[in-house]
Amino acid sequence: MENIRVRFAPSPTGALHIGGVRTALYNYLLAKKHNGTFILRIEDTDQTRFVPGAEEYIVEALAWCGITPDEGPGFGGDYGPYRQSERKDIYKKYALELVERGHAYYAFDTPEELNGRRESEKAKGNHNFKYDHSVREEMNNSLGLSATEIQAKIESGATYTIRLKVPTNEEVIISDLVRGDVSFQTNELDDKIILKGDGMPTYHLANIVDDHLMKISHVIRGEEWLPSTAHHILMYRFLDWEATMPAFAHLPLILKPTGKGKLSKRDGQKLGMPVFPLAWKGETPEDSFTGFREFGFLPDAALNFLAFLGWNPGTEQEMFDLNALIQAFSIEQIGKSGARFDFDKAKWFNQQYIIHTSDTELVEMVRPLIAQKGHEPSANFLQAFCSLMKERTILLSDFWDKGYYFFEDFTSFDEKNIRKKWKADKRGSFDELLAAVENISSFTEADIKAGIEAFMAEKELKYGDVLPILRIGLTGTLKGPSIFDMMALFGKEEVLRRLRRSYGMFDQYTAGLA
RNA sequence: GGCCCGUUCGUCUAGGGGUUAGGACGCAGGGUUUUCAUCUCUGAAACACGGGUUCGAUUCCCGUACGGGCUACCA
Repeated sequence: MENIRVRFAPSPTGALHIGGVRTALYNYLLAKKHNGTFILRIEDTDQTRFVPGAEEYIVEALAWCGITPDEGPGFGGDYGPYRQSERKDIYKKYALELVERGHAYYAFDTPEELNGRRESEKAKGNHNFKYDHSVREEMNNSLGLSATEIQAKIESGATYTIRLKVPTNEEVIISDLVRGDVSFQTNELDDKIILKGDGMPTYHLANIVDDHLMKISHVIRGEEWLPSTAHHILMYRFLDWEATMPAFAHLPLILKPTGKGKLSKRDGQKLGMPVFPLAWKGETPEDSFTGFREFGFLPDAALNFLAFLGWNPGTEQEMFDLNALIQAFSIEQIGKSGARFDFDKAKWFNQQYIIHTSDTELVEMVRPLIAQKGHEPSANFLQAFCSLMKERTILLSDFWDKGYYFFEDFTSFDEKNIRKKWKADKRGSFDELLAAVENISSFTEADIKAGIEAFMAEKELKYGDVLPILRIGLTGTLKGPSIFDMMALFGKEEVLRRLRRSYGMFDQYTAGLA
């Protein structure tokens, strides 16, 4: 393939949800795979839905993913501006050209009139009133008017839209790269508004004009656009652009984890998981959402997971970082059916990525989380901590949640096991254990292990008699990394301090039980 | 309702006229480990249904069911 130019064209109406990220990713992968160009275009033609900060959010989300647009607002490029609101005049010119060519017309029907018509049709039992070839002659538009009449009407200040005049009795075939040929009968198609009353284009017009002008080679977008693609093809044809029309690939949707329908904003809050790349702070708590980043995901893990929702490499390999995805990607391998969002799988990917991230890289990701809790350990300590904990974490946040005791004294401990093991008849041996630890001169992992084992041999004790007490005494929990590694990391003084403190807690706790 | 798209284990999927229908997540059990986790082994688990076409259909065709999308002066 040559001269691949693709675009990701989100509307800045709020946080970019995860389905949008996947669309951006597929576009990006195709571009990079073929040395092409990835363009970011902001589709802000609906002034009523514009949300401040949304464009910045989109850019930041892409950046977090490691996706950098080659062209776009703030990224340069020869085909700008890349915000549709800044291209208003361009669209109007082509809308008028379509009118001149007889493929579009002025429509003066007000929204109120249209709604009224819909209502009255509904009353008659017709639930799908369409502004199409069957009714356009009777509507309030320029079709029966002479040029001077139209001119007069417009000059008198009547607001108008421009509608596409869809031809009758034709078949439009879309050659979709994912779905094959899909055909539509033009008689089923409505006369879509292409230029709104405020002079702004609708998606349909803006989209094809920009894709043409920006020399887009492939349109990769969500399945929800498939039905209107017939209108798009008609417009390419009417403008004589059909020869250079982009190829289409309509992506299957991402579905709810359970139940019906496509994944929505609400699903995240409902199921306690992110459905956005980054957190979004809206006007209200209901409009505020957490993100994959804030949840403790690594970008590559989130991307790997996302890429596999509707695409697969055709091999049994599953781990693909962004570069590997670029190498492996092809449109042919995109699936046709909707994919459910499986958060367990997402977490598994993250765990794998954490395990395979080097300790030094992990240190930089974990340090802010620990700092947030008020601790600033040395780089060496942090690195050892990451090394010991990374096989036990799923999310980045687990480093703290499951390993906080590396940095501060535990306040609650495994009471069940203390009740079971902190027995009066054994109490003496626990003090002997403490003494034995104190007597270990070289506090390395190997020497600690040797020292403890010598103690056990002398007292005829087993691991099970000694280690659980040591572990809970040190960390409060029975879960965690190698106890000897942790002791070596903490150092002798700290180990003794912790044990003495814990012994006191355990004595007090068991005394309280009696 | 109309138009369009889809349907392989619970989930993500591979495969494709003749296969023990493969992998991954999750789940269950075993091994390794002082614990947890990692790792590893094993197991349960799927071609929506009905008709064709064919020597043979999970695979091709047609229906049905189910799911999804669209049906705005939103994208």
